[in-house]
Amino acid sequence: MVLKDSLNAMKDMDILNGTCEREPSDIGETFDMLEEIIIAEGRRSGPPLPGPPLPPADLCQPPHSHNQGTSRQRSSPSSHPVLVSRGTACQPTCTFPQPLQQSCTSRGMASVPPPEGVGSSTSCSRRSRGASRSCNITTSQSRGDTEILEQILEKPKLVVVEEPKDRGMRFRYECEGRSAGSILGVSSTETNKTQPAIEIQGPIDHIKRVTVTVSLVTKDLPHRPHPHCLVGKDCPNTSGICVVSFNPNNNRRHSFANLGIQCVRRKELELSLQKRRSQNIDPFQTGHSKGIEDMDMNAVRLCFQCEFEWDDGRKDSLSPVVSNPIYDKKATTTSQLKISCLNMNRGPCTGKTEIYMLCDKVQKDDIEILFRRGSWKANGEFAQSDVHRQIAIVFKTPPYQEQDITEEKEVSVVLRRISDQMESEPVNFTYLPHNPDPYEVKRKTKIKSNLSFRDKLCVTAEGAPAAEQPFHFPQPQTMMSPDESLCVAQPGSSDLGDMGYEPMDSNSCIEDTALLNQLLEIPEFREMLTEQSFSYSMPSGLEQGPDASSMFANMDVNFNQNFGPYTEDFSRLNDWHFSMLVNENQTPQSEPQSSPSEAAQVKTEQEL
DNA sequence: GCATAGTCGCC
DNA sequence: CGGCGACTATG
Repeated sequence: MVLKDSLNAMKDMDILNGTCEREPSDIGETFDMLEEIIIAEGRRSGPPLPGPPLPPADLCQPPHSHNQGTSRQRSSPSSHPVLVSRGTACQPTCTFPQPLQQSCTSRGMASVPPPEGVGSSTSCSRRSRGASRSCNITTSQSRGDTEILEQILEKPKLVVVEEPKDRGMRFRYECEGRSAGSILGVSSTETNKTQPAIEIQGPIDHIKRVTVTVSLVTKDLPHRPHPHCLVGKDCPNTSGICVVSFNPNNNRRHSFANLGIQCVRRKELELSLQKRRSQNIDPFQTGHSKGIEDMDMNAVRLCFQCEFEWDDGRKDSLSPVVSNPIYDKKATTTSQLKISCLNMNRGPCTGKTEIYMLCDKVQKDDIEILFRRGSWKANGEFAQSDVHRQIAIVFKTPPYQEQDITEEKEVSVVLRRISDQMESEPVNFTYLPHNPDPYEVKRKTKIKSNLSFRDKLCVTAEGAPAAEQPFHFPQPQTMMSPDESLCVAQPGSSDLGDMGYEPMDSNSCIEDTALLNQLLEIPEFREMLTEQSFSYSMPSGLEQGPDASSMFANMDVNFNQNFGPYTEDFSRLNDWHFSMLVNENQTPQSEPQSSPSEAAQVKTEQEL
């Protein structure tokens, strides 16, 4: 049944008629299945051919499956894997059945009769390969699935039992004058470190010794030799490859304890490839392929070539096996995404709440912010210009799926890289039920009627609570009341708490701040702030400067005219603005923020 | 001006 | 060491 399914799948994917040029990850599983079928077929073939010490596996070697979940849409078209150029010319290196025969030995396999049409086939065009496979599969089915499966199980096989950890390690340059560290295993933890490991599975009774050569190959197909080098234990000086030898009867498994990746500079790329060629390392016989320029320097795979020696001295080898990709931690294109914090984690279900997110380096053209709860999801809204120096994003919350919620709804927010769909760890965001008077228009009208503008400012400047009130950036278009916008962050709610605004401790304070925020929505006022390098603590600025109140008095602006939603373009904010924002959030409330020297410390984005 | 590549040096 | 941030160079 499985075979039939996979056959159908292959038909669907045009593998069988030789027109498949898809991303390999999409078809990896099918290829795996194919591989096994072909191996099974190969085992039926006649006497084994003597293989070279590290036999060139053929170009037609089915790619190993790397179940990465999703394809990487961003990989450049030129790097898209195409196993063999379709059509006319037969590539001399491609000899489909041969390696399979090489992998076979007289031992335990000779009894298997040669398969129809396999042993004699030396054709290597994409098409004939497909045809050949198609034929084999058909006959395989007639023989019965179980028989084949049994034979698959009998065959010695190199399996990656512990994949390398794909992220978290920097590739080191030689100039960094250090060991390149050790690649860990995927299941490695702080307390229990593991290493990448392989295992020789299947019948090994008569195997005296296996020699495994590890080299780096490109992530994408065809897996070409990669210019980066393996360094560490078992990696002979400057060879860039790792060679280990062991008797599988003692231990089928071998862990690679000290394998580091040393990257070469672009200048030395060609040189390094030459070196690899001179070492006869080209596991997939890709030859001197073109397109080295766009080779992905931030991702590699380990490639294991296994040669074994039988009791009688005969040597044999297996097709190369590759690991999952390993990504350079330093490359933003592939690094782990991380949200450091949001400046607020609550907002109205109507959305449009402007939020500042600090995050690890992202690429502005390849990142999205995803809000999710259950089956609902929506994107945070921002433009590329809202991504600040790769480490901060100003965005607006999407409206929640329901607008008539009566209680708070917690959703998760993640950063997602568009190209590979990689996601960060989630942080929480809480949607609040709709507020019938979001702008508190009624309340503000009341305030205005009760107090003159000037009077109110004086109150503010003199009010003790206000002196501790941090500078508050305007939240234009927010649907929250000022109270909410200032008090959203709840202490202890995930890791956002420490970035949020502290709760107010008095109502008068809130009203003062509301006024300030309204002031800050006046462009002229904001300009003044920038030009005069105001202390980030607004009210303290008022206290310090005798000019401050007169400044407000001289502002010839109509409060009501200027009050209202407008679109804030984050790119207009300069670095100083941003630092101000960030440092405000990092400053504990308990510390008085009235000292000018403290204000002066908060200057540059370096502190981000 | 911005992002990436390559280096340097602190903790 | 080794992990990391930050600096300088380059494109």
